[in-house]
Amino acid sequence: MTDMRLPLYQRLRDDMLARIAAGDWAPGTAIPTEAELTKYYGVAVGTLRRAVETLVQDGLMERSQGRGTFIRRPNFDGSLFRFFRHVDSQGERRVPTGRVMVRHEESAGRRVADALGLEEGASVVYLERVRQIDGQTIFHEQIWLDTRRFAPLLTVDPADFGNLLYPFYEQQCGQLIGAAEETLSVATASQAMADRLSIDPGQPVIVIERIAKGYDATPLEFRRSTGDAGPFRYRVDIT
Amino acid sequence: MTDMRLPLYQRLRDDMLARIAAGDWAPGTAIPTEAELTKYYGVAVGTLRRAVETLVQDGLMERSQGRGTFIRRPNFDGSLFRFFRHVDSQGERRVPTGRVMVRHEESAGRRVADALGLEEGASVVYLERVRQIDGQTIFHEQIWLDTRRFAPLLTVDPADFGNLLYPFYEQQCGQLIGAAEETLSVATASQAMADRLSIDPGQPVIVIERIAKGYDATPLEFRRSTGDAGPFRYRVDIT
DNA sequence: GAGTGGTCTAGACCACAGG
DNA sequence: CTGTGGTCTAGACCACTCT
Repeated sequence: MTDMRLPLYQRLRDDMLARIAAGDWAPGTAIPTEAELTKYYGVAVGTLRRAVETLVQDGLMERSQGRGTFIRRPNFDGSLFRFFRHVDSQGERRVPTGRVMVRHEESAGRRVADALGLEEGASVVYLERVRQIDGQTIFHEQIWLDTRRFAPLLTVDPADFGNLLYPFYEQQCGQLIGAAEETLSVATASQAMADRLSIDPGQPVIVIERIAKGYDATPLEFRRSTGDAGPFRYRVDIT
Repeated sequence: MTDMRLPLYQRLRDDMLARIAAGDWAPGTAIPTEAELTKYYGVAVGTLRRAVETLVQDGLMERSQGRGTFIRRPNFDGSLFRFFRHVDSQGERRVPTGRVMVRHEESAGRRVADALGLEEGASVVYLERVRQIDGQTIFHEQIWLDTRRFAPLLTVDPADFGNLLYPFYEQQCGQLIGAAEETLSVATASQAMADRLSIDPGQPVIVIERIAKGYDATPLEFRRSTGDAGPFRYRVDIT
């Protein structure tokens, strides 16, 4: 354990974080019990507890009384849902389908290279994807990935990409997405984008740029999603 | 103390919350020390601590080692700043000036009545306000307030409203704002709005609807702010 | 019933702010 | 120096889950 003069619970936290990043503790599985961990680390329960609490706070773990503490998988559908409220007649969430339309290799421009932490001109995998509900396109997505990590995607038939990409990355490329940061902005629809989204050119669209990262915070995917701004709604609490 | 079968630390939390709402503990001042509070409540420090932690978490208190624990004032400029990055050449935040242009009494429509928890047609104070940086209008604001609580505002010369409204509410009407919820959406500028914001009609605008509440969660103010969507940017972290 | 996390206590020692 | 919150411990008892 890195013995800086940090509080013990923070050093515990860092160590547990490293275990997740290293894959020792896999998403969806339970971590060892409090008794085991306190014994292993040689600390009191309260201290361990505090470390775990910060990880729960950050959304990396989930505790469940009587069952255990689990590594959480980030919920990206929830993200979409924070901004666009697509519900069916029963008020249940509707997750749009995803279909890859374009897939090729290209060289990274400035923006993409910056986002992925690569040199400009580095080889990247490019995907274009539409996300639909009831056959209607809700989002148009452009996706860039480092070819060195995601080369397997170049040999797969675009039609064979699953509905969800992140489990696919995990299976095909062994790349785990642990977190992401998204930046929203507003633009107006070009003719091409308007056609795709069935809106009028010049109408406002929401552009969501996402940098998805591994559990060790390495940027793995850069994604730009564009959708009609009409159904966009976002709620914030201020204190 | 309400002796439900809630955990002790939650009951402590509720009691402290009530003290803030009642004005026993004023924003900006320190609450009693841990020693006093544990004695008063008859609980262990750890338990009191946990209660305070949840309040810190919710942004209602701030702890400072060696100094004490303080009731926090909500920072609404920070809110604006989360969405629009107005900085000067040194990279410092620029808070727009505020000027009340219109002030009268009217009867609440559906939307306003709902937001403020009033009956439709109830009397409300209506304000129209522009917020500017370097003489340029950044936001146009419409504000509605329950006349029963904010009647003093009707007798003030609109020019005498201060740059900031919440301290003014506090001084003139004894109404303390403790929190708020904001909902963002996108619209297109009408001719009138475009003129006010110096943009072209039909260009996208961000509409921020805010319901500001007292420390006891009573809705006190309903505000609709409209600004150019061009400089809008919002960042979210997903886990 | 056995095992898990959830609540609560009592007290020690440390680090920082301010007179 | 005194008083504040920050860290850490050790252990008791409760509530829940699963078999």
